[in-house]
Amino acid sequence: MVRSRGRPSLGRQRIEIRRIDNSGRRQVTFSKRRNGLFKKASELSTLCGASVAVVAFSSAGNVFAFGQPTVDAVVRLFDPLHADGADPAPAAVEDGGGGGDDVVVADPEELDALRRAEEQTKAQVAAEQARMRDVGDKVTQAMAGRPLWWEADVEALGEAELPALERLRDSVHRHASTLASTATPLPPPPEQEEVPELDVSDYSF
Amino acid sequence: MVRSRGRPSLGRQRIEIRRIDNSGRRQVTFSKRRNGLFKKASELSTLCGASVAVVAFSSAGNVFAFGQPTVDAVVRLFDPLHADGADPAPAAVEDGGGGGDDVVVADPEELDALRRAEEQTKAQVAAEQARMRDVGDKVTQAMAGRPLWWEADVEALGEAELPALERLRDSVHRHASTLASTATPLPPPPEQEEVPELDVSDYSF
DNA sequence: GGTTCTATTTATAATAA
DNA sequence: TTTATTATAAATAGAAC
Repeated sequence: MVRSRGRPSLGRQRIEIRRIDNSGRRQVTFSKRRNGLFKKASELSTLCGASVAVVAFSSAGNVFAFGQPTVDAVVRLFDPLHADGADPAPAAVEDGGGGGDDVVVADPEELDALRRAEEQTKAQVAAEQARMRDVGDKVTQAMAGRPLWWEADVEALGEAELPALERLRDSVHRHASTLASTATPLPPPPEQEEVPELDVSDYSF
Repeated sequence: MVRSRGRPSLGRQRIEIRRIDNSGRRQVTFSKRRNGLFKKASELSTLCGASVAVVAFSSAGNVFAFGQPTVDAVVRLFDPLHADGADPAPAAVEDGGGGGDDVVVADPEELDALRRAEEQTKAQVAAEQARMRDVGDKVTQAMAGRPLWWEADVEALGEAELPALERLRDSVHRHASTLASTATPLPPPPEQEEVPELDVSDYSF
């Protein structure tokens, strides 16, 4: 009748890295790979103590993002010029080609590699500019905000709090994982439930 | 007398997703996983016709990035408010000036998607800001009736707090580990000289 | 938009250059 | 800091909800 015997699935099949024509399949793939990408970004951040930001627009126009510590923070460090009132000093990068001739590269995989290589180069340049400018100063100003409880100085705590810390750690770990895998499609209009008379005015985000 | 017989390698080993202490290993891992992350981003972009941007700062202060069509274009769509007044062609394919050698050849369909997404994004950004203000409320509620900050109801927090939660998680994890192994005097000073650079993790919302 | 279930394809941890 | 090897741990294409 059905497949009481045969393999329940052919398993993962190899695919070519080129636009998926089938709309449905493309959507499913985007969903799966987007999660995978965010997970990888999160792991890179945790494992190597790196700051990472990822922003992805689906062809349908939805936006998803991941940031450690936040997309904004990383992006501003990457390109402080876009931060308010900075002078727009164009990068003095040399254009390797004749500036107009289209490139006809062989295989797409190589093209991707080129794209990645190029971005890395541009990143280095941006970093250089950022360094030449006093980024540290801007960061200092940017973080002039109020300290939040979760930013507490954990290092200052002692052994007595260890049990609680471990519980919190596990709790946070589980929750963070959940949130991470759930991705962050920019929220549809958040339905604001009324909050008691709590003075939130002290939290300026 | 070496290992003419034994397996030449134990093969990939499973690891915990937490900061890698060994400086050398951490660096190697960063290098490998960064490439993996960019490759994944590139594939997602190609396979699903999505616009993706990834920016990563190593703990050593180096910057790396990948963008399709460019980090700039994606970032601006994500947060148009940071882009100063004018709105140059969203996914401009070329920057003959000193912008660098762009090999990007965006297809019209994608450009169209980007334009459509922009409008949608503008509206979402407003919602996003509102949500950020809401973070303060959530935290306050999560702490309701809790004498100690670390007893806060983590489960009640949402995606907006994810970045901070992850930082806290890592911080707690490291500290808890330290306390747990403080049975012995003091381990020899770790040979890892951290970056004297600015600490991005101190960023606040 | 998401999720679950296999069978495979990939990504990589360890190591050594 | 990037790359090559090798043996495994992970990610994920397909199909069906």
